[in-house]
Amino acid sequence: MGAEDKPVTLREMVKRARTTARTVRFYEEVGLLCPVGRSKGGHRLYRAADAEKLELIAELRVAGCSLEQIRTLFALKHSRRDARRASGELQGLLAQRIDELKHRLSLLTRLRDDLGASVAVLQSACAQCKHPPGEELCAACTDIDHDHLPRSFRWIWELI
Amino acid sequence: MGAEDKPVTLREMVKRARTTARTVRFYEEVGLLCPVGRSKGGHRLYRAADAEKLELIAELRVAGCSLEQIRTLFALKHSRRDARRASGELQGLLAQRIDELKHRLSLLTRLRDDLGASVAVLQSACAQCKHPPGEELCAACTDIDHDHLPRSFRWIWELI
DNA sequence: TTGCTCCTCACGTCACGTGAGGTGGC
DNA sequence: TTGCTCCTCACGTCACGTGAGGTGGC
Repeated sequence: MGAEDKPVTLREMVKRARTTARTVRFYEEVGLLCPVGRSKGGHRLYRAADAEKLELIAELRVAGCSLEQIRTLFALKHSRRDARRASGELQGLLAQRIDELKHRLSLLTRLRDDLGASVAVLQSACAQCKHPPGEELCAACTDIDHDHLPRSFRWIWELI
Repeated sequence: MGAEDKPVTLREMVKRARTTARTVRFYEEVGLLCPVGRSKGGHRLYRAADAEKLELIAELRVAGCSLEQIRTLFALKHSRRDARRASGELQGLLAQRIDELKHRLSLLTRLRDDLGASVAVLQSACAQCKHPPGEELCAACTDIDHDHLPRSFRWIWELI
């Protein structure tokens, strides 16, 4: 199962999960991820599989989960007497997280498209502009279609 | 243009952008979003269009941008002498943000699928389980396909 | 008039970042 | 041996949250 694999150093953990050493130590402080032991020199050693757990935690964080929410997820099974009830509650929790993920995904998708549309306007109109960047000049510019500008462009290019 | 629309209260700003009053005041502290004035009682008043700017800021934050990055975006046009150069630099900045957004989108998509697969396992196998939630019992469970479990399930259900 | 919201400090919190001074490991 | 990384405090930082005590506005 990987439990007997040879232990892995903090450095390798950090590399695989794309976090920092401080973050891993902090997760240990709050009880999320503990090393299996230490080297003779006092360096932390982890199970090889723990890199995957760290990665999961890091991804849940990027997804907007708090450490408290993550701890709740990991603690749920252990905190219930029977598997049926634990399973039901966990399904509920996961459904909430998934719902938030879906909302976040649609928001990020819209934002990506909006920023992309701004780049397109900059490339097609502003890249050849010979004028200094002034509010009145840009507001009167005939190279851009003022009625169909992406939201991000309007605010960043000060057209509002 | 919306600049002459009747001013809008903090309450309406917060509602439209789904943030908090504290957050709006904080953005004012750091110079990101200033009211056009105050009511006779001292309450903040904003241009109607500013709700959209607040929404953009809030979305950029959800997307992982720091306030410093957001400030840089909004300040770029004003900080360059000619529009061509400002346009070029802004294209670069936006391209970076878009790239990060794409990475984040793929991460969140994978995570959503992983969590969804965990819910599916819980529904198909654990929901009918009569046993207490123990590590040995679950590790020996014949209702789940141990070779194809989603990563999140393995860690949350303590199968590693 | 009653409530709910807004106002301004100001301290608290979450999730780490960042030196300071010392040791480990290839 | 030289560097780079790790170790443990411990204080700093970012982006707000949360009362405390007082006023505004429908």
